[in-house]
Amino acid sequence: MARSGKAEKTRQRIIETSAPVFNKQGFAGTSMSDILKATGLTKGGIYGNFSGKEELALEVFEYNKKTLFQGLEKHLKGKEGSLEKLHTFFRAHGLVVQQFSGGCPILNTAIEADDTHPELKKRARAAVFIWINYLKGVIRSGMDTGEIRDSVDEERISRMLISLLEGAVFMGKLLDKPEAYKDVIRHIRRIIDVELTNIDRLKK
Amino acid sequence: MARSGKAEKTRQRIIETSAPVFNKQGFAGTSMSDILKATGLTKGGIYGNFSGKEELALEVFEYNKKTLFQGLEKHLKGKEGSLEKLHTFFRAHGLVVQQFSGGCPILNTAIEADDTHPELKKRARAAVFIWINYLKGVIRSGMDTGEIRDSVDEERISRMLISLLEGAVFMGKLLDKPEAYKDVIRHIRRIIDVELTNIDRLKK
DNA sequence: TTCTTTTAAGACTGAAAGGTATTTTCGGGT
DNA sequence: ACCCGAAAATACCTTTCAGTCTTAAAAGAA
Repeated sequence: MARSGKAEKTRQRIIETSAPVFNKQGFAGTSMSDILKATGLTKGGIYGNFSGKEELALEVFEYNKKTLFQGLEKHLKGKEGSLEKLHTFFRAHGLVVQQFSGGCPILNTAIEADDTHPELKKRARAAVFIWINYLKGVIRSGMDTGEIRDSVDEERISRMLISLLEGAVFMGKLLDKPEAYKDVIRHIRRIIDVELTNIDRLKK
Repeated sequence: MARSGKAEKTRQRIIETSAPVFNKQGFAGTSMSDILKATGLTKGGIYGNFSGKEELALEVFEYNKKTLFQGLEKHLKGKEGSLEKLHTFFRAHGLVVQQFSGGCPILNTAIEADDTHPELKKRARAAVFIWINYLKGVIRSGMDTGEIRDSVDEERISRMLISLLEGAVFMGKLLDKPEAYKDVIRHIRRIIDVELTNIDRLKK
């Protein structure tokens, strides 16, 4: 058997070119003929590599998620302190999401899938939990090193920061006003500096 | 001519029963046969009262918006001070949105329509501007009476509060955790109390 | 080169989409 | 009771939907 890996390359190409289409138009709003147009392939090419729209959409979500996460990781790499990691996370998110035509795929997917597509909702949720848990971890280790106050509730604050972040993305896109986004991010920075940062440590 | 007003009643019934369907499934995700099922009517009943899906969806958006706004106004009615109005607004929003199956229609519409439906996006945007302008007005008159500090940038802070609010709605729904929502609302309250409230005034 | 297997093209399917045109039913006015 | 106009039912239309099946073209192995 050939196992040439050619199909695998095509499969990947399909995912990559479909990704922005799904992210802009949503699952229900994207037809397979949209995908044919975007990829330049025909039915045989698509259905030879995917069982159908469902499978493709899920793969596309995973791809978008991976791209987003890897983008964040790239920015985070090498960062040492907890506070630095937090600041980097929120700066990086904006930079990375900008690369997506159609805005943050986690937000888009979550809103559309919420009452219509349990599997996609589950995955969007899982992605958000990864972020929350990441932030929680960073905050905890910051508490260990003394960078971050012991008094903070890392679960609550992590959830809230993500919530602020996605609110910022929403507002920035809707109003087409980068300031709408930036103001919220600035607010997040202030929360980190004012409410998380251990003052004793700063003074030393 | 009969002018019986019967059609008008039917039209209204169609809008009301379609509203939750569109809010949950979105514009692209809702088919006319979904509407037939929900209303119990047949094509004749629908197309006799609406030119098509497009018109119906727009009317439904206006209806949802009206319901949401009137709900807020009801809570706001009789409230006097600026700070009280602000607090009421954010408390009321949660209560009113809870009544919508499918979550905040402004958020849902904005996200879906953003890259697909200019007219709906325009309207979602306009609705958000109404909120922002309302908050701005309240803050300004609070500055006049001395309730609110003169130093605040009412445009910026209004935009940000709405952004926080919608982020809270998003998070609450995605995680099915009311606390996720409540934490952000509590944070909004604190911003109002700590950053907007005029301290001089408080001390007197 | 030839043969085989993989991969994509393209014709085709049945169902569902949105919408129209015609017919039937209903309800008020005489 | 009858009629007429308004409103809803229903039969029908075209297009598009997701998906299948068969055929042709590539690619790899011999």
